[in-house]
Amino acid sequence: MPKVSDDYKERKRESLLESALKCFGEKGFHSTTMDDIVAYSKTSKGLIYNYFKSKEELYLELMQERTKLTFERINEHFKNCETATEKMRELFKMYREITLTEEWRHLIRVHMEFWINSARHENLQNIMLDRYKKQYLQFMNEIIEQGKKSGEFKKEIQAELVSSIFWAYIDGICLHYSVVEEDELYKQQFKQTEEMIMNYILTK
Amino acid sequence: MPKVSDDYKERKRESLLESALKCFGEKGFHSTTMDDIVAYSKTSKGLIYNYFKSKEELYLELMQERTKLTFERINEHFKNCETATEKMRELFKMYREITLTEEWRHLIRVHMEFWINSARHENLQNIMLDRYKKQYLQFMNEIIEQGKKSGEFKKEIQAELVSSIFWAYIDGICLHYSVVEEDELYKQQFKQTEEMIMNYILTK
Amino acid sequence: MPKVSDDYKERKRESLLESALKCFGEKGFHSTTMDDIVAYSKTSKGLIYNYFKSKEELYLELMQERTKLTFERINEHFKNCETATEKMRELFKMYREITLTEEWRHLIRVHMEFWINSARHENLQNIMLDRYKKQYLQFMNEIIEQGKKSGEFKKEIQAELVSSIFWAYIDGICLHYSVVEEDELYKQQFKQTEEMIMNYILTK
Amino acid sequence: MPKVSDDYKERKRESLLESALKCFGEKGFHSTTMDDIVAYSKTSKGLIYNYFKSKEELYLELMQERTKLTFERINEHFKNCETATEKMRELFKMYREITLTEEWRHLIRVHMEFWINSARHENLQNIMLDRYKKQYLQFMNEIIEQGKKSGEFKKEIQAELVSSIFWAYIDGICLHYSVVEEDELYKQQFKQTEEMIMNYILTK
DNA sequence: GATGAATGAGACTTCATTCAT
DNA sequence: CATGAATGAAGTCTCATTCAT
Repeated sequence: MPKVSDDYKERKRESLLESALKCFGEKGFHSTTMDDIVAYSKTSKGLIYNYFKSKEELYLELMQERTKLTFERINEHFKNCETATEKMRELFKMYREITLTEEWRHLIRVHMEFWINSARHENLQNIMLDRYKKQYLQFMNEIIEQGKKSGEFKKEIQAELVSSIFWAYIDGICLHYSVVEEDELYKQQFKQTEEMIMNYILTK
Repeated sequence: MPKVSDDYKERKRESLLESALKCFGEKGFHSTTMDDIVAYSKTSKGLIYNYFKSKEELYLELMQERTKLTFERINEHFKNCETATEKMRELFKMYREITLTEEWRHLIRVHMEFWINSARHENLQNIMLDRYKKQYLQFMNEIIEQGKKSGEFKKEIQAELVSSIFWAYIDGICLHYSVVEEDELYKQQFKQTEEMIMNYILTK
Repeated sequence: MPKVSDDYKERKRESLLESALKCFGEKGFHSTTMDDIVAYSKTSKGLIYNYFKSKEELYLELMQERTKLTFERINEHFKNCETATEKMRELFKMYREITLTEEWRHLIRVHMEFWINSARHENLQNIMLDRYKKQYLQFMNEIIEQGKKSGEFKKEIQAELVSSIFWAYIDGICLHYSVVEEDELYKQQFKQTEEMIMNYILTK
Repeated sequence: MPKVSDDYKERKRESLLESALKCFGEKGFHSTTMDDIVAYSKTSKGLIYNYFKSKEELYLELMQERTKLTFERINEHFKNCETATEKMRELFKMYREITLTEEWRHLIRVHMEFWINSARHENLQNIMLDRYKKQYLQFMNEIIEQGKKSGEFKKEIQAELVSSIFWAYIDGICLHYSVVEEDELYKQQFKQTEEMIMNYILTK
């Protein structure tokens, strides 16, 4: 666990995680070797084991970091959002405005791969489900409930259902466009998804 | 004599593919060893190489087989469907009625994993994209166009956009429920997705 | 051992040996698989084991056959040779007139490879040395002795020494030109070797 | 620290090459396994791949090393030789005085085997031919030309022809005595070869 | 702390040989 | 007899992890 007391160590750790992400993005978790990460991060094989006790753990910590960053980024964007509607619109906007770079595609694949891998290891699965429910779903739930309370959203919608629909669509679209390279279609699809969902939840 | 009927060989091949699917489903492609497949299929290590020249090729042929089966199954269900609306409804019904067994989850993971892996190997990516566009998108396109022609669906909708939305949502939902074990939510989510999409395309 | 009684079997055996020779020539003994030979001879894997009980044995029998053929060929050429000098000259002529085809190079390599391999297996080594001494050396010895007796060759030369020099030079040159593709140099070298050796043994 | 001196690594490399040579000598290239080499060199299976990226490459580098050593040894012997005649005599002496140990026989077989194997792989063949022509032939050519210039050797002899004859005879004799265990005959044969060749080139 | 040489289990693949048909 | 599917031992090579310096 990062000790902020030692700034140097923390920066080293970040740098290792970043290198790992880069490598996993390019070759996938299994095909990435510790040597790849070492080469990319310009450190030594031994050092990496001072920070993470195994490749598995490095993977897990990386993904935890990424989730944290995702929400930090979202919250950053939410600074000027008050209403639930504003938040929803801003969220869609964030995704809609993504440019489909090779780097982005790599990132998505790492996430998706992790999601699938996690399903195969009981301990990982629990971590993942917990994260999904406590963070992703919960996050969206709160927005929905806020919207329901304020009268922006229909009273009769089930927050949980909408939340899970939201993330499923997001992931479905990202999954597709992590392979398909069609920027324009991606944007239209997101626009359409936004309309469908907003239409479904807004009180007229 | 071991000069054996084509039928016998075909059945052997199927059995190997099935074993591979089982193993890939349980442990993922990379973590599955040829020994796993051999053990599962109760043959010998050498034999598998009489049928497939590498683990890679086995993987590819397996996925090709699965795609073929998917469409065979869909077409089977479509036997009594005339109108585009019937077809769309039937398609949703097929997915909606799936029971989320462990086996199904394995299957989905294999598909998703393949989709992601394929993105990392140029030759596989071409095969995948081709399959996606020529089969999945094309298949849906035809239904949409039929519906537009017959007046069932709105004239102004873009077939291609709807098709890609359709498959993205399907994949997104399947991806989620290949990890999340909540049958009820899955069904509701599918119902809702059906409404949204049908609402979007139906005239009136 | 070939039973001439069954002509068919004998021809089959020859065909297998020939195929083996072809394959060994192209890829070398170790890199040639039984499948290669089977493919080349258009028979079946099982059949080959009816004729030779192992790859080793096939190899050995092939080389035995080749030695036999070599001497048959030499004797064929010797039909009209009476004197020792004529025989020596004819022998040199045979080698000198060889055209350095790819096929010839293959053949030489097989022989050389066998010679080296044999040194590494006691039983083979005995067979090889026996063959070398009883056939190659003995053959040359007899010519030399004939020449000495008839006064063609110097009385003081040691037949055994000349014989072993003769075959060493032959093998050395063949070895080189099984790799080096220079027809002209080969011929000159043989001419020169002939002169040196004849000069050494002829009585003026 | 295992960050180790270049010298250490070089010695390790030499030791691996030496082990490989020993094993190739005993069993031949194809029959030698990496495990054999590892066992002989008392290291671990993985380590060898830190130094050579494949068995093939190890082989090639070994042979390159050996050629280098051969010429270093020859040049060592040449320190006190001025005239072309002295050099030729010294060269013959070197070969003549070799004692036909089992080790020497192994060494020769490795060289001969490599020569033959190389003929079967285009890239190796080019390396071999280049080495043969640029080093072996060239080396001898220079001596001959020196001798012609100084008047020791006949003006009319073709340096290239003599050179290739020289090496062919050397190789032929070595090849034979890598199998035939007759020290005495070997020496006589070399003596005789020396006389023949010197007789051929010396200006009386 | 940092380094990277060393380890060795285990992966994929090949192939001589067998044997049921 | 002939066939070629089946076998499995054994080969090459990889790579996460350790540890002496």
